[in-house]
Amino acid sequence: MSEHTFATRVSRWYERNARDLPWRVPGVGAWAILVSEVMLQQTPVVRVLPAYEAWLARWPTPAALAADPPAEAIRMWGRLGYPRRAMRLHDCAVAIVERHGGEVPDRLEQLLALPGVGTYTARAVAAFAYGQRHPVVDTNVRRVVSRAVAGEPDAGPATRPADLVATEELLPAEPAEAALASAAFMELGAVVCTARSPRCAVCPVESICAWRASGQAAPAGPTRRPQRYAGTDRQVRGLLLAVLRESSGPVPRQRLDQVWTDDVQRSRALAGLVTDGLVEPAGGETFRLAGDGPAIPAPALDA
DNA sequence: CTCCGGTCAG
DNA sequence: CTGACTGGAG
Repeated sequence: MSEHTFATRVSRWYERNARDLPWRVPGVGAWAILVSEVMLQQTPVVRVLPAYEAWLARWPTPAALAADPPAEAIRMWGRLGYPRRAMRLHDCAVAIVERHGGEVPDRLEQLLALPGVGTYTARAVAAFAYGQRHPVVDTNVRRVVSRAVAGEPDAGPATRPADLVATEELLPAEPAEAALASAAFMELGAVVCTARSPRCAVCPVESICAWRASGQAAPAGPTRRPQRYAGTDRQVRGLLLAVLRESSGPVPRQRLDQVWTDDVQRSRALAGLVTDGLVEPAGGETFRLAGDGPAIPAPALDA
């Protein structure tokens, strides 16, 4: 298969079929791109849209977010899920201000060093915000490349170096064209080459897809190891955080005790939130979101 | 490798 | 009811 043909076909398809998403509007800054990418980690586009708009309206720059306490970021995150991302995005804003004068860095190395920015997000920002030529490999791209090139119906659970190499080989030489192709690969995986029910009939590379050529059936088992939610610490963390999010300032432990009956699990979940930096003890058997309200006053000394 | 939210289509 | 969703970090 010709790499050139593959990227060209998918890019041309993308130009005609791309969803109209706010972070794809020409001229959006690197900060907006970064915010969108972090929100989109493990979260579907349709749920990110409103949160993205609200977030950027309130914090249009890294400096604006860095100036507010983490508690505000956690609240604004709402029910997007994985609230540690809100914490890390706040930490990331602080790091951008401290290390890069408030400007999102454009070098891959510097991006990777930021909190909450990993292999995928760093390359996404470098490519989509700065037009650089990097393989941008998320779960969609892994699946598309795995099918089209290797002929495998499913990719592995995580991005490996080999995935980056395989994807890089499909990219056009011109940086701008490569960035466009990366967005196109992702869109193809999100809309056409989906995990369970691929729409091969409308796929622009159906005729040169190794998986189709192999005649293999659709993937059998789950793409990812099943994750339980009900009854897990994650659910309890979510319940605890919901109470803290809706309160202003410290919350008595007694109120947190009401969200879950199992003392052991509830305590473990709360301790985990503290360890992650999302929650902090506020004295007198109370807890609050990180940095919510005034600093903890030092114990008053008896005169 | 495991943990980490929350929602929704099938 | 399960699987999937533009991953990252310990």
